[in-house]
Amino acid sequence: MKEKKTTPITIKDLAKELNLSPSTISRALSDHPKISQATKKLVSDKAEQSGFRLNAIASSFRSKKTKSIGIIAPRIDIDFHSRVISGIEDYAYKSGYHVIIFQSKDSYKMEKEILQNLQNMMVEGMIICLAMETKNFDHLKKLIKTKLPVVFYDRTPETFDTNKITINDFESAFNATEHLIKIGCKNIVHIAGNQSTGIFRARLEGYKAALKSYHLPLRDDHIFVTHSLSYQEGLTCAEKILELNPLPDGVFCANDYTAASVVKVLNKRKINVPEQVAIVGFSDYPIAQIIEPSLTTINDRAVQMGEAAAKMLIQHIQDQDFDIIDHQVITLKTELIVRESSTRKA
Amino acid sequence: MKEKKTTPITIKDLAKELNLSPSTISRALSDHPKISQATKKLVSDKAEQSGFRLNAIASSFRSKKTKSIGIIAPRIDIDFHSRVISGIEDYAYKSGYHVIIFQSKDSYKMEKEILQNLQNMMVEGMIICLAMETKNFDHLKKLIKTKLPVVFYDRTPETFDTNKITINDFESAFNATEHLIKIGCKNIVHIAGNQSTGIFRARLEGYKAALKSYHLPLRDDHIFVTHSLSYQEGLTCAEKILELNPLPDGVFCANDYTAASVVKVLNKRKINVPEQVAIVGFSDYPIAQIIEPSLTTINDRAVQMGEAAAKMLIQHIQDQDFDIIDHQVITLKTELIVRESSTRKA
DNA sequence: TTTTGTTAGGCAAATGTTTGCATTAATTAA
DNA sequence: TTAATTAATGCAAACATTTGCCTAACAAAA
Repeated sequence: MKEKKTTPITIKDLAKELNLSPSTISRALSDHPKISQATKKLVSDKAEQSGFRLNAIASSFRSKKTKSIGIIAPRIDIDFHSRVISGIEDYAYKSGYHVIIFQSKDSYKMEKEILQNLQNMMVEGMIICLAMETKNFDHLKKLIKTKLPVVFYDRTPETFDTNKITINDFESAFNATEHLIKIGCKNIVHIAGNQSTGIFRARLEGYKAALKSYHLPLRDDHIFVTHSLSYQEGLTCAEKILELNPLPDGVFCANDYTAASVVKVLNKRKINVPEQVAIVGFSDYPIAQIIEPSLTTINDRAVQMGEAAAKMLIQHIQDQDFDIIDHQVITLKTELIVRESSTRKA
Repeated sequence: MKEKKTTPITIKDLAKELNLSPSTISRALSDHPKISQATKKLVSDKAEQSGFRLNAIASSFRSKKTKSIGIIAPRIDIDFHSRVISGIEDYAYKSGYHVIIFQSKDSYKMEKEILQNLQNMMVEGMIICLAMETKNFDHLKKLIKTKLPVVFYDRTPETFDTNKITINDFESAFNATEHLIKIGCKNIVHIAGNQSTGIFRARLEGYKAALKSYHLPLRDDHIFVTHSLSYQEGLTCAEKILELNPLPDGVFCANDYTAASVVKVLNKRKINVPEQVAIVGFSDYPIAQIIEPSLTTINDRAVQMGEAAAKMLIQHIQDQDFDIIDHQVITLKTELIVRESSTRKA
C-alpha cells in the first residue's frame, strides 16, 4: 500500500543530465549574466520538462535569504487587521516575498513567544501591531538591536523611536468632532477605546481639543471609556447616554462597532439620527454603509497602511541606502466620509 | 556607521564551550532520551545565557521538516475567510506549526503560481479554498499525486475525491427556506451566488427542494443569480424584487451582505420586515446582529472550519495511521440563528 | 575473570544550493 | 605569432543541523 517516496530532482541531477556543473545550473536558473543564453535555455527547458523544482530551503540555508516576512497582529478576524494584512500580502507577493502570520491575541506572553519563533525562522523582516497587554518593550528593543528590519503599524511603541506607519489619530478625531460641531452640535459625547493604548488616547485628545478650540465645555460625564470598543460595550454606553440630561446632540465613537450600536439603540428609542443626535464613527467598516442611517466615519486606510508597511519594510531589507536611516515614521492621511448619520436637513 | 553583523551563535560554538560534541548539543536541545538530565540542563542553561537560537532553516534543511503549512484563500479581508484562517492559525500554532498565507484573488493563474511557490518552500501540507475562476483541476490533482497532505475547505473540487471540510450547503439552505415556509411565507425569493461554484449551486438546490417538499410553486423569476454576492448586487436585486407582482413575502439570500442590502432597501420603502417580507441570510457576519431588524441567518462555522481543516491536515502530516486513508470528508453542522428579520408577531 | 548489557555520548556523513576563485577556450590587440 | 582580454564554465568549500552507527565506560551476570 505504501508508495515509494519519489526523491525530488536536484540541481545535481540536472547537471549530470546536461553535462554541466551544478554551479552552472544554479547560475543559469537565477539568470546570472556570465551564463550564455544558449545554456540558460537548455537548462530551463530541461528543468521544465523534468519537473525540477528548486529546493527553497536549501537555497535559503546557503544564501541566508528566506524571502519571508513575519507578521504579528492581535487577531486576524477583525476587519481592520484583515485589511491591513491583505495589503501587506499583496505588496509582499509582488516583491517576491511571502508572509508568515501569527496572532498574539493581545497577549504579552504570546507576543514574546512569537517573536522568538520568528527570529529562529530567519524571517528577513517583521511587521508588528502591538498586543494590548504589552507595556514592557524590552523584547522589542532587543529585537531592533539585532538590526533586523521591523515596522510597526497602528499600535506602535511610544517609549522609543522606530519605524512606524500610523494615521494621525489626534487630527482625525479632531476633524470628526469638528464636523459634528459644524453641523450644529453643542453637546457632544465620546465613546473612547482602551486608554492604555496610544491611538485611543490620541482620539480622546483630538475630541477634547476640538471642543476646546470651539469654546465648548468639556464634561467628564460625556466621555465613556470602553475596554475593547466591542459591539456589546457600545450598547451599554448607548443606554447610559440616554440617561444624560440634557440628551447630547452628537456622538463621536472611536470605532464603527460602537457607533453602530448607538445608532441601533437610538433607532429603537425613536430618537432621530441625525436630527436629534448626529453620530460619527471611526474606521469605515463594511457595516458603516449598510446600517440605516448610513454612518459618517473616518476612512482609516487599512489596506494602504498594509501596503505602506510592506513597502517600507522591503526597502529596509533590500536597499543599501536605507542603512543610514535610523528610523522612519509615515503618517497616512485619513478622510472623513460624510454619510446620513450626520447629514441634517438644511 | 556600519555596524559589524554579529554572527549568530551556533551549535558548534556551544559544543566547543561545553566540551561536548555538536550531536550531543543537538540531542540535548531536542530532549533526546539518550542524553542525561545533567547534560541537558547544562546545555539549555548555556544556550539561554549565551542567547543561542537554533537556526530553523538549517534544521529544516537537514531534517526535511519545515513545520509550516501553506494556505491559499481567495482573499483574507472577507469575514468568512479571515475567520477560517484565524481558526487554522490557532490550531496550527498550538501544534507547533506556522502558516504561510497567500491570496489567489480568485484568479486561476495566481492559484497555480502560488501552488508552485508553496511546493518549492517545502511546506508540510496545504489548506486551500479554490479560486472562483478555477475550472481546470489538473494542477491540484498533480499536487495530490505528490502525496503532500492537502485539505480543501468551503469551495472544494468536485471532479475528484480529496480531503475536504465543508458545511452541508444544501441542507442549510433547505432549513433556511423551510423556516420561512413555516412562519407562513408562500412566495419566497432566492438571491443566489455564482453558479459556477458548487456551494452556491447547492444552496439554490436546497431552496428549490424545500419549496418542492412543501408543494410550493417554483418560479424562475424568483431566483436572482449574482456574480459575487456583493452588497451592491444585493441592492440591485432588492430593487428588482420590489417590481415583482405580487410582492414576495420571504427572501432567502445566499449570504449576509445581500441580505443586509435587501433589509435596507425594504426599510427605505417602508415595507415592514418581517411582517410583510421575512428575510434570511447566510454566514452570520457581524452585521447580522447590528442591522435593524437583526438578521436571521445560518451560522456557517467559519472558525471551526479552520480548526477542523488544520486538525485534519496535521493528522495526515504526523500520524502514520493516516497513510491508509485515501481521502476524508468532514461536513460540519450548521445552525439556523433566528433573529428579528423572520420573527413575526403571533 | 569473562561475558553481556546498558548508558551516555562522539564521529562523520549527508542534506542541496550558492559563490569566490580558478580555469579553459575563444577572441582581439600588438 | 604571441600576449592580453573576454566570455563561459568548473571546482570545491561552506552553510548549521541531524542522524545512523560506533565506542567507551561501567555495572551486572555468569
